Amino acid sequence: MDLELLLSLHSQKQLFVNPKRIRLLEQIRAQGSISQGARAAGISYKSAWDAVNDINQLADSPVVERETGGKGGGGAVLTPYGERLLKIYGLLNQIERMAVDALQDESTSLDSLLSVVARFSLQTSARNQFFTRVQKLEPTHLNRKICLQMTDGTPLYADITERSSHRLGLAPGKEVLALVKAPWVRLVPEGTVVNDHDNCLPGIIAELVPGEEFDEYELRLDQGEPLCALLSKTDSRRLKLVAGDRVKACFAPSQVILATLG
Amino acid sequence: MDLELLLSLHSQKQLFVNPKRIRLLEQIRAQGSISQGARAAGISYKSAWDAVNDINQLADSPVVERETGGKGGGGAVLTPYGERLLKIYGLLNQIERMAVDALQDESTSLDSLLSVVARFSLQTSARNQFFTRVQKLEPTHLNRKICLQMTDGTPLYADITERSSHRLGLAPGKEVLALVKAPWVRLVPEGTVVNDHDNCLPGIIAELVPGEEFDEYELRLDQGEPLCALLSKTDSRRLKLVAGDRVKACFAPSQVILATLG
DNA sequence: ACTGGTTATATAAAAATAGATACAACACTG
DNA sequence: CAGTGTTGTATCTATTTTTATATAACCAGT
Repeated sequence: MDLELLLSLHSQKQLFVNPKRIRLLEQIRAQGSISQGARAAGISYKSAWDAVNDINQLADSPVVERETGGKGGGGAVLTPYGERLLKIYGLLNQIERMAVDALQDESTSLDSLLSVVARFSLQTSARNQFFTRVQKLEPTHLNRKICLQMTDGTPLYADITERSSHRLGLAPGKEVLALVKAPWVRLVPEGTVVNDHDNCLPGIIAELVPGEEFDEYELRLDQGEPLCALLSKTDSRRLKLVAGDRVKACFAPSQVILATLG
Repeated sequence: MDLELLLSLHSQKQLFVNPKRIRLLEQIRAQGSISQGARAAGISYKSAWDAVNDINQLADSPVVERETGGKGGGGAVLTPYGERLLKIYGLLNQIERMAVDALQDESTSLDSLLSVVARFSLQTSARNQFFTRVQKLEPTHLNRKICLQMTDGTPLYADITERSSHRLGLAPGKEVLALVKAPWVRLVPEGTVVNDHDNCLPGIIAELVPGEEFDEYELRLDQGEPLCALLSKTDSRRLKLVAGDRVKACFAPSQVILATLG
């Protein structure tokens, strides 16, 4: 649909910057004066001057430094604060652009801000990522065992340092993205008894992609979500698994990385 | 400075939605008609009707369904597409707020979009995160060894599946965030010979925080960046390290998680 | 002292935007 | 079949924003 986005920043119910003013500021930086900047930006001198005046008055530190008289009649230059403003505006534009692009994709679910941001911003190499909510924090002195709840209620455990837990602001009910690297997932046949403080998610093998050193297993967990495991050739051969087999996917809580919104 | 951000979306050089129109759409949804929605939003019927017409014509699928005559004289309701539009706009607003907050913080470096997004969006429980650039990809069939370059040039290796590498669009020169959990970092005295395909970063112990089961070590790497390691009590005792000692911090490439911009 | 190109300010004209009002067409209801 | 509260148009007016134009103050350089 080819959307163009225009960002306006307001302060105290008054226009601070919009794309037009940003263009003006850029031209002022390039030309060294308001009058020539206005001409280059294609607006009248009065509008330009009014705009610069408004901006300087609204900002808590002036954005353009003006001089009357002198060599060449005077001039105007951006302050470092003004330079930063331009940079920030550019970055905001890029961020919004990414967000708009991601959101225009019909397939993006809009349920939670976390899921959207996870989709549009940072992509991680961790193949498995689960949307969860914190259920309980079990404190120990320097380490914490976090009990998470997956969308269908299945529990998932993560070992996080106390400091990280605090830094992320973890508290019961908070939305958390749990990341697990595929090579750290082990597969065991259904019914096997496993180390009981590991995470164990039952599922069925959907696809098996053999490789040179590793075999890649695509599971469909009972709860519906997909999971990817990477087994070494020797482990893989020993298990003799084929597509359609039921298995349990196990990984240590210490291998889980949590991500939340800043 | 208390900035308010107003987002307008344009299409084909024409206004598509802005905050005013969004408010109108919300009121139309609430009231069930354009006329009452206009009154509730505090704008004239003509402006409202014009706005709705523009929006419907610009969007590639109608946003409000209108009916003339009938029970109650007719009415207007949002289409599912319209509902989605409102939701998207709401999410964009939330993203904006986070971005503006992050960018207003003087301490945020504005060098790269990656660093900004990493700061404002997803916070991970991985204590160690390094900004790097991809230097080389060493392909194997299903696994890839990625050679990264830290800001000062120090190499860093990561093991990533071929598919993840492709998904992240890794290529030489690309900016990448490398995440490493503190419990997976081992410390060895300087001079010790280590497994040569592990990552080994030399540094100095800045702080030691003892805990019940684990001791937390804060290092300052020679290249300047901080690093956090979490050693079990037994390992910690065996090493007899104190603040000020020089050590090497080692971790397996397979323990590195990479993150890039979507 | 004069010049040049600028900032700073005021005022009037023009243009774009929003509002007020009026009214035909519509289709369901009682 | 008239009543009702809409949508859909048209026209005119009011408001706001932008442009155009004019002019005073400024000050280094000539």
